[in-house]
Amino acid sequence: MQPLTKRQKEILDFIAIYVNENGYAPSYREIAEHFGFSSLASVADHIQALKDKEALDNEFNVARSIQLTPQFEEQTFDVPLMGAIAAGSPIQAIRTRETISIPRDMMGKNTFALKVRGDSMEDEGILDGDYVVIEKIEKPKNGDIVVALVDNDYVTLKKYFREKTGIRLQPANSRYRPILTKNATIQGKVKGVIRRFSY
Amino acid sequence: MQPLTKRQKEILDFIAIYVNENGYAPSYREIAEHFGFSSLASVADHIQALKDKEALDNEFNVARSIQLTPQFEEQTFDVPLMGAIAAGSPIQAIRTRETISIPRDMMGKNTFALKVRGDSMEDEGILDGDYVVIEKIEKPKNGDIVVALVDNDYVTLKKYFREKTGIRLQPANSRYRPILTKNATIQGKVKGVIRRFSY
DNA sequence: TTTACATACGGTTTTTGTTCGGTATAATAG
DNA sequence: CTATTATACCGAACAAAAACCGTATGTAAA
Repeated sequence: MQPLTKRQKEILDFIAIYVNENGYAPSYREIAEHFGFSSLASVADHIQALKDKEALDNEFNVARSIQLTPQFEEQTFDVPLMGAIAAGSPIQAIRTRETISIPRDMMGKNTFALKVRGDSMEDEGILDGDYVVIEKIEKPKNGDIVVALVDNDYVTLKKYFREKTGIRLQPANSRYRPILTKNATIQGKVKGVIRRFSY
Repeated sequence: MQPLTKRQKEILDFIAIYVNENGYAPSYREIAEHFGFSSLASVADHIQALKDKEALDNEFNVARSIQLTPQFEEQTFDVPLMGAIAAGSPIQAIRTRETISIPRDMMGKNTFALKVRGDSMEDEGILDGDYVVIEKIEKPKNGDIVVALVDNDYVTLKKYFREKTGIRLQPANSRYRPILTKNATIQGKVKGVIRRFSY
């Protein structure tokens, strides 16, 4: 399995995400638009390179016929690990340069991972040391587990409830009290949880 | 499984939803109306294209006879899912044809995934509906979470402890009692947990 | 025999992939 | 050092497939 260049991996990931989200492959023009190419030839070049490296395949002159090869289909994504997130008493998120691989079907636009610190979500089965996969959104639904920036000060992982008086951020642990605030910025919602057992 | 175009996927989705809601397939006219086609030929073209791609099938000259093919009926993920596993009162593991994708670093030789049923491991943050990634091993260490076949009868997910009198399979939920047995075959140990949030 | 349906043929328009002939840059082999 | 190759991009023209149209015909069942 030949290694891909950085750009080729970006193109491949874009295609994979697009297929995942839409159920069909992107057109060359859509790929060009996404990457800011002014020429379709650039897309064609990359597609050809990826075909040479057996990362994908398509049919001649058939619209939206790109398919990932099985070897690459089964691969996971590397998403940025943005830092640790407090699930107990709120602490500042820590930036890191690590990445973590997640299942392809958890991947979408604006997805990243956070490592959980604390035990405030343990009744939802999110434990200290787990990784949560986050999708950046601003408008969560009631009951979503969200990453919230409170008072422009600290970041925390809680269940989200919109109420008359403001926002209630509810821990899933009876030992903690909810946070009631009007000043919370939602940074994303939890799409998945990943736990690793190391022996 | 040939990829569909955008339009073809829209048509297929419409048919699938229609069948789901009504119990029978839409007529060509209903499809045309829904998409604003002025010609039935357009519908016929799409039906033919979808038949060519084996996304659906119908009987010649039979009204509302469109049927989705099994492959498109249920969309699959990346990696095989071997069955469901009881984490509550032990029940037989159920074989399925589903698949699931898992992070690369959880993957190894003899690795598969199981869907968790029951709540006996909830104190370990393994909840009903979660997927556990299992590595086939026969000799676990004390404290490992294992998949065990007990008395050649049922399969269950428990914490493993070797004791003088035999094997203790310990649930992580105070409402359940441990299983004490000499007759347990370990099928593997848990390498990871994956949870999906669907909204 | 009417109604509701599917199918067929010969078109046009829009979307999409393909190709040719380029530029620029960086890494690599001779 | 130079020649070569791989990568990454451009602009424009082109050709095929996909999507759609109107109209006509055929089938099955009430």
